[in-house]
Amino acid sequence: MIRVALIEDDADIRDNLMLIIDRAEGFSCRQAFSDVQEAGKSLLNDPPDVLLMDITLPGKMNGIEGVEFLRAAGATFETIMLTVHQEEKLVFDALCAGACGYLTKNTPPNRILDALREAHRGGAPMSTQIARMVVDSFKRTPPPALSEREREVLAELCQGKSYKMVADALYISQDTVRTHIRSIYRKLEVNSKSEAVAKALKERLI
Amino acid sequence: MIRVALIEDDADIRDNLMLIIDRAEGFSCRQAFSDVQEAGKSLLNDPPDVLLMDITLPGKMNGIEGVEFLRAAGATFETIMLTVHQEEKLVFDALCAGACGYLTKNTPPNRILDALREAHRGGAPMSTQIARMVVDSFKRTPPPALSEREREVLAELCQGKSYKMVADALYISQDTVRTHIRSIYRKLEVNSKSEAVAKALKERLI
DNA sequence: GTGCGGGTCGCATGAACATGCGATTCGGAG
DNA sequence: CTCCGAATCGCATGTTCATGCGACCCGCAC
Repeated sequence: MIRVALIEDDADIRDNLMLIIDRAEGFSCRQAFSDVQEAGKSLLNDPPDVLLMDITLPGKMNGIEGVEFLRAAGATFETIMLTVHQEEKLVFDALCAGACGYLTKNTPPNRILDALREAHRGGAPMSTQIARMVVDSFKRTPPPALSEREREVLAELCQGKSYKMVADALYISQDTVRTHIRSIYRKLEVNSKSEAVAKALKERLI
Repeated sequence: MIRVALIEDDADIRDNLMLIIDRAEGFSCRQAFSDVQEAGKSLLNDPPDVLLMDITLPGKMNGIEGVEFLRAAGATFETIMLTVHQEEKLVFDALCAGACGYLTKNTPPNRILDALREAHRGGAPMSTQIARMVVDSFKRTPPPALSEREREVLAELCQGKSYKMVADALYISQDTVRTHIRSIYRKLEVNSKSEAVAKALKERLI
């Protein structure tokens, strides 16, 4: 039996979802709230297995802040965001905050039940466009023509190392490190260590 | 009709997959290879809709290098990795290289067909554990207690800016930037700009 | 009201870094 | 063969940064 809780401000949608889930085989849904504050204590005292939460909520906390808050307060249940929004930023913010799944509101009821099951057994349910968005965020841009050695040096820099530490790690002199870094700066079109590190990490060049 | 190609070195598995896919309603599978070199020309001349590729391949290129190579050569079809390996590093390397999906070899035939359909309509098919791995990689660690202003400064540093540029951007003096950065270093337990940037970007503190 | 942390600013010193101009060796492309 | 890029090293100069030691104001908690 998978125990589900809801946080959704639209009473119609909330009641509807509650009914659908509670009547489904293998599910129970006895907790439904319209905002995170109200939900907090109840969810922490009697934690569900999975929480289904809207992203746009009234009150001080939206859904994303909500996940963050609940997790900080010790919640260990899985949270799935359920929303009309498909903007990349919201998706990534939600996942960063700790949501394990992300569904759009046009998801048919049986898909929602599938998602609840999947979240409960440790998966990460999301609609196909969202999944693609997430996967695409990993895609590396065309290799920026750094030489093997330069990539090694850059990787060391991304560990936060100084010239001296890089030199020691690669068994070369600081002057050689300097030379490599010069080339890296030219190729990446930057002119400081932290700028290079920032670019390397953001564009996954390492 | 979804045209599928295979790259898989085990002849039994390859032939078996080819049969399963080619006989399935709505699919054709007429291209199957045992290594990337061999496959390259054929796949570029007569591109399939989806490529299903093993990750451990004989020859110079493994599956991950293979995706990279094919994409660099102009391939635009979707690639799904099919493998026994579930190590995080391989999964992320594959997605970074440009694979859109990732299945483990114990995936039953009908799930493979689902995955092919999903990839074809722009999704990102992967097994549940993999999806969770991917989603978890986004999770932010507990906010390390940086103040609002410190986060702002850190964010500027992550743009690769110098003290002076940060000062200008935030309308404060360089000395104040210095003070904030001092606090940031203390809280993040680092002692250089690039180390702070590296930590901030890796742990998604911004 | 006495702290304490955040935010603002200042100065001074030594270390780390950026950059310019060298050099040698080696392998591969033309 | 000759040129070029990659990799190694050196030196010198000026800039940026790290850090230590101050200061003041504010709001909030105790």
